[in-house]
Amino acid sequence: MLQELSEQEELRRTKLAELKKLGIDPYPAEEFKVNVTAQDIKDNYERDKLNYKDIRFAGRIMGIRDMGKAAFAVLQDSTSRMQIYIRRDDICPQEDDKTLYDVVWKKLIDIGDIVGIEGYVFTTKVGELSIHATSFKLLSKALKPLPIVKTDADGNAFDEVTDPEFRYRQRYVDLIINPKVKKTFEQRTTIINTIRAFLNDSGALEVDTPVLQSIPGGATARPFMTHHNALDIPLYLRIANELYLKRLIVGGFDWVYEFSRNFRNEGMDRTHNPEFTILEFYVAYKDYFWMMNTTEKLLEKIANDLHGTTDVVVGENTLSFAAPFKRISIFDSIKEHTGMDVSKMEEAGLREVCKTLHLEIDETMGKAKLIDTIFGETCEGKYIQPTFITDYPVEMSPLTKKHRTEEGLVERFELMINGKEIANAYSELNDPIDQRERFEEQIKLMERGDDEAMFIDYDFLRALEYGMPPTAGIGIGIDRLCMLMTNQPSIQDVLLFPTMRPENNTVATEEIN
RNA sequence: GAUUCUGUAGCUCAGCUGGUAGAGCAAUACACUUUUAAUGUAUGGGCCCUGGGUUCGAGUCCCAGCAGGAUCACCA
Repeated sequence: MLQELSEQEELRRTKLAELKKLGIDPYPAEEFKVNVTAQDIKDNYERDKLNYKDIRFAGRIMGIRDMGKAAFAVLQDSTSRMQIYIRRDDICPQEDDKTLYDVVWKKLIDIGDIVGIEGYVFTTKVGELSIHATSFKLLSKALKPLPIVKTDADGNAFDEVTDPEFRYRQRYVDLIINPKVKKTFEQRTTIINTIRAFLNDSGALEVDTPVLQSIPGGATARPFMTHHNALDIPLYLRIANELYLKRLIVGGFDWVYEFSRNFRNEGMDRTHNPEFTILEFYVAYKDYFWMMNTTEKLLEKIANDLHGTTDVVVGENTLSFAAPFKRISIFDSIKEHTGMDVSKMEEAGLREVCKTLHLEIDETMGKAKLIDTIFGETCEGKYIQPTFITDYPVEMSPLTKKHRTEEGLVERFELMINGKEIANAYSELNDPIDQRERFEEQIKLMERGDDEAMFIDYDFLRALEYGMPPTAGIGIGIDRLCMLMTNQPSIQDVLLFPTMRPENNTVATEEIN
């Protein structure tokens, strides 16, 4: 990567050389023992001042206010920011040599550098909690200038870096300069930890299943394809892990779960990234009613653990995650929003309805897809508060058990929140003969031109033939859940490194040649 | 994939109906030993995304490309 250096970058390299000339290692190897964090000081100093008389603190310099023979600087560690006060006569007690302050601190240290200090905590005249530094040590020299975002007393940010390309490509900088971004990702981890604790406390077993699959099953999507050289076979990155988790239920685990990184070779937008995370869990001897109850409890707990309340503000709306959530069947929902009862209709009737509603349809669409289109266009966006949509037509759910009383339906629900699908769950189909027929239906759909139909996994059928207990299963979109819980409008803001087209100047063509 | 908007200093942005670049922050120099968007004075810093075209002359107009955003389509 060959690139012209800017004026400021040239200058910092010069400073680096001068530091070395003074015998200062700009990248020292030895441990710098830290005994306090910024947040610790803020939380506990007033209560227990004696503990902050002899502290060692390290962080990145985010700002310097030079006052001549003394200076204030703002240091940022992993927890927060803390002002430090540094005086020439403390740093350089001997009368004849003020190099360390006048040259090293004032000339050779920049915003963005990482330093460690020793000192004591005090409060300034104007009341700001600070560390009075008695010594400092350079721990890492920054060669690129950091874009500085200044914030006033009211929290207004000035010159905030908002360019999405800059923020996503150089997330490390985004995290340094935008504290809110860091908070979002801490919240994401809190959400995942809450889910994991909830499941583990319930006796669930976390498992790992293959990411590389020879049959990309369990969902309908275009997979990423790769090739295994030693076996000389094509392999696919998984689009779902459902069929593997069900094999484990056959194997005798009663409750398994996995945070599954899935890969789908499809479009990207505000709610889609080529790789994304779905939590799936499967529980033996349960049905989809039990799963609705459990899902409500889980989401209520996530909101509470994260915000201390079940009310979560998302954009213009305040969502209530207090259980129970509203439940309505897909046919009742369509009736409610269009006034039409499509529950008894055949394909021709559904096509008429679509025409009346001015919905775009084509010849390859079967009964299920038509119903899905009607629901998607007229109902889905209306469900702002968490709502379970239940009892889907059998044709659009090839892995779901037939409804216990309703002909032509399956025991399935989707959880809609803020107009988007967040979770999808079934009473799992465990009848191996029925499952085989459903797969064969999918083949027919494929032949009709539906490029989204499922592949058949014969080993999965074999597993079912050994007997799978009645099971309830669910998939919850973790990225979308995080978007809701952290009030982020784009999936890229809840993924640390969202997929992007590579920058051409960072591709190592020199190495390839 | 389609439509549309954006791309100017390290960062945030100005730049009119075409006349060879501006501000704030950051940087450099000097002053200042409790400041806080520190302050004051001075200074430096630009393949104006890339390549074509129109024109005496293009940051500005036209075409193509690259990158990103938004909307739509597909999908979770």
